[in-house]
Amino acid sequence: MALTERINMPKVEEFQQDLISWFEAEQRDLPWRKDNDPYKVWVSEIMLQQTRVETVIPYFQRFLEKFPTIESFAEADEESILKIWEGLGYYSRVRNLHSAIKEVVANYGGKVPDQKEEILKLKGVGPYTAGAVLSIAYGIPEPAVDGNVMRVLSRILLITEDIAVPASRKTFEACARALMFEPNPSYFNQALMELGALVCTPTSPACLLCPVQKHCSAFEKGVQDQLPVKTRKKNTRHDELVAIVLQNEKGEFLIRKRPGKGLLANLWEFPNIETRPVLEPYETLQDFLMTKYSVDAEVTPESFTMVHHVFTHLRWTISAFSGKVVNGRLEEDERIRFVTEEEMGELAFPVSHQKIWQAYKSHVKYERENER
DNA sequence: AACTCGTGGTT
DNA sequence: TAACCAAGAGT
Repeated sequence: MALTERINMPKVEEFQQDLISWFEAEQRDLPWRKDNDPYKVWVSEIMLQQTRVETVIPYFQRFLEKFPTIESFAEADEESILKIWEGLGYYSRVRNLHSAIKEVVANYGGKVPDQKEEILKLKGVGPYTAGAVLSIAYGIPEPAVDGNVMRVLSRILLITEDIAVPASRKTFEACARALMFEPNPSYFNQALMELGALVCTPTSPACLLCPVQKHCSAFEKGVQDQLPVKTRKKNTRHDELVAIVLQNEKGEFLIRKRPGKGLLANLWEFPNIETRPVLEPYETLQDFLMTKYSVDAEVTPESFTMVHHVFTHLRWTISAFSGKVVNGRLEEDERIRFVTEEEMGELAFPVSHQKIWQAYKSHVKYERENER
């Protein structure tokens, strides 16, 4: 076939044997490897998207304690699914997962589809996740090409296609298919990823410890450090914000829910505004609170903290102020509320606003100790 | 195809 | 420190 003509293929059977044997001996003991229940495999794969294993472990365990069955998660409300995802990032993952799980319960009798075309229709399930679930949960020989696999295969097969270009994933899928270990697709896919995570790492790969070293074209030529080829860089935006931790007469705090689409969708936050390029139409936080929420407030002249928060594609600098309501006429609704600290604990906040809250708490504590 | 979408750890 | 990276998908 064309593939084997262009690419220097290793001896497939020997390669598979070396790879699978290594995986059986060296694989990590991870919570989602205790069984191959499709629901658990699915949840773990979504959590692991662009996220480190060590970060995911506690989230995965908490998730399954709270939602042990596919039905229990399907019945959950959005507030609680965001709360369990709080701090994990990429929050649309959990909203898509929730939507997809409800779909499975409603239309597939609670059984995760084992057909590629069907599972790919589900929200949040792309080519990687489809391959991972099909192979790990059902033993179907479908490739699961993630960043690890592209890196590993680019080295073993000396593929110089730019992995930052979406279209090149097809090449790697074809290669993974050509190398697929039919008796155990689950172990084959997981072994490639595990190899990428433990041995064939992005920088300074441990080639001397590699179980498939003798099959690796990059190692043979000594070019493993130059692969994979990955171009694209990011352009980061910088936003400056001012935020307000505002208490009413009862000591409750004003919070609002972010819009249902876009960055940090539907998470709660302290009211805030951008200060650039202009601070209009509100000159101050006091005017902002009055104009937007009809709240008459007294805001401290100095901010109590400056929070820096870095996202993948943008950066926030937040000056946080505190204040008290003088005359509240605010009408609360679904997206704007006064809540106690205890009630806040039930809601999901982005990490940037958790930083503000922590700073506020220590600020208040410091003020209190200073009075004595 | 390029851009958006989080967070924490490494280099 | 800034850039890069980690079991990607939606638009």
